[in-house]
Amino acid sequence: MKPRARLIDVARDAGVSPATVSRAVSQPELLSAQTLARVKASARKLEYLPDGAARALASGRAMTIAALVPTLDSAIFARALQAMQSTLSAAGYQLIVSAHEYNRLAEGNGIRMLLARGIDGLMLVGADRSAEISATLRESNVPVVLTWGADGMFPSVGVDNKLAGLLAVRHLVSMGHQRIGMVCGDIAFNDRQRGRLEGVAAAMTEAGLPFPDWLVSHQAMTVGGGRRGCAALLELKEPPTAVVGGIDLMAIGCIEEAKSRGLRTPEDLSVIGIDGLEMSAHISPALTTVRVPTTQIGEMAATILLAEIHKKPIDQQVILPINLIVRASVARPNEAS
Amino acid sequence: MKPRARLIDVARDAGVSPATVSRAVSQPELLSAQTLARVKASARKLEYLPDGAARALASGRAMTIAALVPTLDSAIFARALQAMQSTLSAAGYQLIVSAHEYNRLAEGNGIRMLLARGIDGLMLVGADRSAEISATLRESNVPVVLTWGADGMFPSVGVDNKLAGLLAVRHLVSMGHQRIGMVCGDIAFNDRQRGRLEGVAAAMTEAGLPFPDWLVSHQAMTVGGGRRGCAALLELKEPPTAVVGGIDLMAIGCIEEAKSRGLRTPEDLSVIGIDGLEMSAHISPALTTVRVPTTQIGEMAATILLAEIHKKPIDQQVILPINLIVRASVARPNEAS
DNA sequence: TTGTACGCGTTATCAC
DNA sequence: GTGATAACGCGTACAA
Repeated sequence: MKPRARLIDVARDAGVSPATVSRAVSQPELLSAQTLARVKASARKLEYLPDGAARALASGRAMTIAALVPTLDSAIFARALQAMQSTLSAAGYQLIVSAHEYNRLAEGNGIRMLLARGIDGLMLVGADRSAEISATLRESNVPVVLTWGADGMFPSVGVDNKLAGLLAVRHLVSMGHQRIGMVCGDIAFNDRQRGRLEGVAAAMTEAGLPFPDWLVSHQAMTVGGGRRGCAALLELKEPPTAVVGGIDLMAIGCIEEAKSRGLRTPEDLSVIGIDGLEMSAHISPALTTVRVPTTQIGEMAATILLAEIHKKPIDQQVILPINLIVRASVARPNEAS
Repeated sequence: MKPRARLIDVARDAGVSPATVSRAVSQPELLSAQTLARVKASARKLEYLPDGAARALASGRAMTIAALVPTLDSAIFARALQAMQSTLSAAGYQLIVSAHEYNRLAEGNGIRMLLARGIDGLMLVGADRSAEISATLRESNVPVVLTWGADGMFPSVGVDNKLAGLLAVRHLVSMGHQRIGMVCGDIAFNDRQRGRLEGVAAAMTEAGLPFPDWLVSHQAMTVGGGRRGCAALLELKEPPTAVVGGIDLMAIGCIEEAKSRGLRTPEDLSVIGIDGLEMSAHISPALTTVRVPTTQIGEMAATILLAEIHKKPIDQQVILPINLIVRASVARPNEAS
């Protein structure tokens, strides 16, 4: 219950001024080895810990960066956040996380809360938000980085989601598929899924193949959602011979659903995902997928934010490469369509 | 670039004192409807946002809670954190996350950093830390909650990990298995895995079955680790007929490894996990597992912390129930052992 | 190299 | 119900 030692207590104990103690913490190189040692000794003796709030108030830097993602309960965001956290931590920054559950309004509120709180940087997912929020963001002068998508305004690091869909379908087409379905997440407030869907549609057009609405099933972005979506597609009069999962998790769900219906993958139904989760390589059949460098996105997001904070030059729009990983879940269709 | 409006600016604009504006934000019920309206109007007009650092300094409350977990890149912790975040957010608190990568020293440093930063509460995983850190924690007077494990000192919410291992093996034994192996995570700084391993050993003893060291393979806590561990066990002269995964992810790896070796699960090798991931129900064969209420742990952790902060009475040691979920990955062994 | 003195934006304690 | 004012603990020009 004894009150924490403050900077001034250390100063008294060491027989120096408060300013000197402050320097010992923030700019030790400015002090003589002697005094530095004396101050450090006192600090240790008194178990001195600088007060974060006071530092933030006096310096204007909270040493805190926030990430506002759709949900933490996702292998993708969790991995990116892990990478961010680790990069930030090395630079002495803390990471505040918040989730909006794919709700646009909740994201807006979250942003306002974080801004009020006082943060030195903000990571957001996608670029799908109102002009009003974007304006608020810009006026706040808080460094921002967009991930997985871009809007041309804020610095960003992501991938070409449309290309991802394109690559997936091109692969299926090259294997001879003509009736291709997609199990996709909700696209209302998710420009990543929207982009991937667009890419799928574009690739179908490119191949001169039809791609009617009913070949797309929108579902929750989980294994369960994938199963339901796949079920819906398989119950069509003319079910697809191949299906694209909007994310690997949904693709895995498709494989499971097919299996539960006595269909083999890839013989009876080819499945391809987009993400490249670790586990996708280990399920059976191993999932063919378009790999998105999730960890790198997280690292880069942190790096960009740090650079913005330090007014260093940065690449405004980083587009990371994605690549098709051919494994075992796609084969030629076994019947003419 | 215009500087943010401060409390005093609003006060001037509304023709009231700073104190009144402060009240309008924190205790609106103390103001007359009139002035409250006037102040709110000015605040909106000037786009006033209270400064978090200043509030924290003046009030002593940072409205921030920290969670220090082994890694964010884990379905388990990610889910618990999501639940925490959501509960805290509803109470107006922000969540800072940090990871120590299963490194005891890193955890100690992390704790110190967070304490210095100024937090109103701290969530930790397990109870496996030095007396020194525990003392620091206690002296700091910051509310703490331990998750997944308990140490009798701090409030905690978790499960009986030993019981989890016990339940898993009892099930295997009841199905007739006698040579049972385990693929387990590193136990050096992980009392959850240690507890589960103990439970497994205890159940074997209870059944009068041998459980030599070489029936346990310690591996990374991933699908890949599960595969490697399973491979090691299967290459034994007398391989087990059933294997327990320290976490579901590793159990899934075991199934995959068996499959890749032409062994069927559960006919040739039974596999059981501990965790109860969503995806475990969807893989094939569906994984029999001991379910741990991850989301509930996160919610409870937040609730307990909030109660501690508000000096409300709490349950010191909450042990959540776990239960065996029988699915398709365990069967009777097909050969006498 | 070190000390002085003020400011950071709010909350909280008294008065009125 | 509202106002004045002293903290809160530290950073940082500026001076020495």
